[in-house]
Amino acid sequence: MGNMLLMPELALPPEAQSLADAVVKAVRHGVAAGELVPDVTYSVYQLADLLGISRSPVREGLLRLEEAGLIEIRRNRGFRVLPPQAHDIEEIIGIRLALEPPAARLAATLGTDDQHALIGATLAAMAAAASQDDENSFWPADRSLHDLLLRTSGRPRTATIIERLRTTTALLGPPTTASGRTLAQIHAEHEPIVTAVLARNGAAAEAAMRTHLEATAHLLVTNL
Amino acid sequence: MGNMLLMPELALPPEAQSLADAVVKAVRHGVAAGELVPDVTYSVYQLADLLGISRSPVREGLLRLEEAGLIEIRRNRGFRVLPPQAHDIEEIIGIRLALEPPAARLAATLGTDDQHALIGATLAAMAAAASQDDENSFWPADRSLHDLLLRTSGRPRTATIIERLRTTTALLGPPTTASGRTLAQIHAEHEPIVTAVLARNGAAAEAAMRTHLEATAHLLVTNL
DNA sequence: CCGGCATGAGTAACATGTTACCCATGAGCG
DNA sequence: CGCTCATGGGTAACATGTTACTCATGCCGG
Repeated sequence: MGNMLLMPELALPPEAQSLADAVVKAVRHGVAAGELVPDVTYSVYQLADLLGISRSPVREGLLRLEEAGLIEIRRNRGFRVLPPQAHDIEEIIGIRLALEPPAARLAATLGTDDQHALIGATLAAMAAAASQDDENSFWPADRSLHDLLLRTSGRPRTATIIERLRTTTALLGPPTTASGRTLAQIHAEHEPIVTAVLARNGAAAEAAMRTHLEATAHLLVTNL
Repeated sequence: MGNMLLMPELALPPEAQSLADAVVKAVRHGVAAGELVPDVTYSVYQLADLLGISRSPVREGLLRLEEAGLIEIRRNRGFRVLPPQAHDIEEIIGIRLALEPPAARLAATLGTDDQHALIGATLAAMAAAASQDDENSFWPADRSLHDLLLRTSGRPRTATIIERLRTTTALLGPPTTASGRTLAQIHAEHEPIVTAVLARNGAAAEAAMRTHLEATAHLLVTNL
């Protein structure tokens, strides 16, 4: 039980506002970096020791991760990482295709001018990050843009759902440039969406969002 | 802070398999029964005392409820109940309409015979409960049926999402018979869905599910 | 050689102790 | 009379102690 030989440098991201939050990020990073591998049983004790904090926030973070489907907690045994399967990716894309295009339509028709301005600004931020090939700025902006569109459509719960699903797909390793698109190309896919939204053209916004997601789906599936 | 005058009998449901789980159920029941009201700040200490357990499972349960959007936790202040708004109901129905009909189609086309048999059995359970006007059996069966259809479609994540959303709407008080439909009527709405699924007729299953959800939506909205 | 069973290590779940924080209150000053 | 700010109560968040469970291991009888 619990060989625990490796499991190198797991660090606490200092930007988290609670330790439980930090644990979530640390574990996600650890999985993405291959430091935490599937089929090995870890324990709350180990992780707490490793991170230099107590078991309470570790447990809280793990419970959240379990709900997100990233890990499985086995009573009195420990927890294991459950890597997302190809099948999961397809399901997630399916959900996003069902929810985001209609929301884009609503964002176009019933968003306020202020909200539209914010959406435009976020697209500009994506453009700036893309021009500098700065992934650290680009992906958060991408995420914000989708989130903003969802919230502008008056659907906060949908936004939360999508945000959570995105978290899962992000574990496969960010859909980096290696996936086949440059940052500039991805930015270009978003532009028609935003243009349609700002023009309050609901149908066009919905179609553009669908096109974008389908392109993403194609990449994720082939790139698995 | 925390007048705490009333707040009568909150009991721990014994059928929960962890105390944190029991807390979730107790709070939901308390809200539905009007024992926990919005705009009053409660604390983990109070609730733990009241339930006769320690603060740890209470905290865990509250964190889950916060994630579900039922309560708001204010750091170092306590938590308040956030009752679902009419607007939330509309959003939830919208999500279900986007996700469940396509899933019903898939359940029809690619479910195994075993899965279909289970679905049929669940519908029979609904029928039995309806004939005896037994809400305590009926609603769980209704829930199971929707869940089974989702899982049969090969979409466990979608099933989890819907299950969680249903939990939220259930807080308004179960859509009781008072909502305008008898249990028999609700059962009757499900029958064409199951019939289509068992016949492996995807299009019909999708349409039937859509019809059912639209009827539900109409009731929930007018009955608010 | 094999299958039931005691045993013990390791753990999640729960209980309790501690800390640092937020904010309402009200006294003191302008 | 209004404004600032010290103060203290109450809290979430975190740390640590305790309990009861799960399961692998190995002994023993068949």
